[in-house]
Amino acid sequence: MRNEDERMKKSEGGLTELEGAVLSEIHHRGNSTAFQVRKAFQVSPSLEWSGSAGAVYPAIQRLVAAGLIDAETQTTGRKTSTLSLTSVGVERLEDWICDPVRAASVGLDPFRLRSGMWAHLAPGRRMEALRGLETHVRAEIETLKTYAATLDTVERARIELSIMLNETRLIWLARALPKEQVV
Amino acid sequence: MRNEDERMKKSEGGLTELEGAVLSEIHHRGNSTAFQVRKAFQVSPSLEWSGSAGAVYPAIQRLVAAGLIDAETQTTGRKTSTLSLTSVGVERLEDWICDPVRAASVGLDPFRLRSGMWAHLAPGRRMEALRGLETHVRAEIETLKTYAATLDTVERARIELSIMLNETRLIWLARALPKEQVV
DNA sequence: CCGAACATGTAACCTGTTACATGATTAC
DNA sequence: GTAATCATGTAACAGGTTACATGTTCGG
Repeated sequence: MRNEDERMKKSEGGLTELEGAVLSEIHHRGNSTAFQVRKAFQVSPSLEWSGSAGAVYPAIQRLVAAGLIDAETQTTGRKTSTLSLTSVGVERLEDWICDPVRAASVGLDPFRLRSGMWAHLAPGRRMEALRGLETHVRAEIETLKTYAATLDTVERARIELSIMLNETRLIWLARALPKEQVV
Repeated sequence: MRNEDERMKKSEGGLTELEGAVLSEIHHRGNSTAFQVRKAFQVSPSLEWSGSAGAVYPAIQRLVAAGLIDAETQTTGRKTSTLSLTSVGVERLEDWICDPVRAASVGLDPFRLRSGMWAHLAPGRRMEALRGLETHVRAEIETLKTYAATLDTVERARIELSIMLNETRLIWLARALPKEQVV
């Protein structure tokens, strides 16, 4: 019974977050080479991966080996492979996208992790920290807004949610800051 | 020059998110043994780590070796070490807490990552997915609210922000769902 | 021709997860 | 006495980061 469960899990071949993101970059955003996928990760302020070669290339190799990506090696010009999803790849991507348990989980948020700790700082340092945060969060929102201007829908949705997250943080900070602070 | 930078970075000894969380569990939440710290991670719905032994014990060993944690081995009864932060440990923890760049970064959010992808699904599946998400997010909010009742301030702040995050998600979902959906 | 950007990949390292191993204590 | 919980730890594995290695193409 237990073995069966584990085999199920294995054969299910659950995609990692990075693998799902890679498939989406190829399928939804028209990044048809490994290099382009990598650049997309490096450029995006809302994706959390650095787009390291040591992560992206092996991930694509895994997905090709699993039959989710079709790599057509270019014979003319630069040595590149044009990537596209196989039908199985599209299925797996959609399953990954639609998994509500994964999608609705809270994720990893450095702000949230620290949120309860600021109260334990000495008043002076706490003020300093919260003010610095407010500045940073506001700056982040501005950066995201200017960046959002010329984007496709996939990345725009992410930026939009990043902005909303930061606005939520501002609301929380406004509550955390005592009245004197609000000049 | 380059070497100097790297030495600086090394000697600075930047804490990982897990290490910072471990220090906080000991210093702010009174978890004085490795086992208690581990349990705290396992129980919390807002901390993203599983509290695996293979992560927590080595992390504590590293922090002891770095002189940030003082481990006093119990001689009577069970073989446990009572953990506490050294003065250096407190300093490092506070530096980690107050780093605005780290604290204000967006983090890793499975919902945000997928947000732009749902629009690429066939209408039927999209509806299904968004409705499923709404259900899951609402359920998550309820779970968090009941959990929040009897907690110390550190964990309560995190739960509060988790709830706010999920409410933001609901607002985003309401926008994404077409009118017909809103019965 | 030379530097920047294109393009791919590997090796060493770090850290988290899973699964296992070990043993003490407590409640029934 | 035996099952559950307390309590600590390690080994194998997986996946991401950094740094390095290699070669191409294009603009000035």
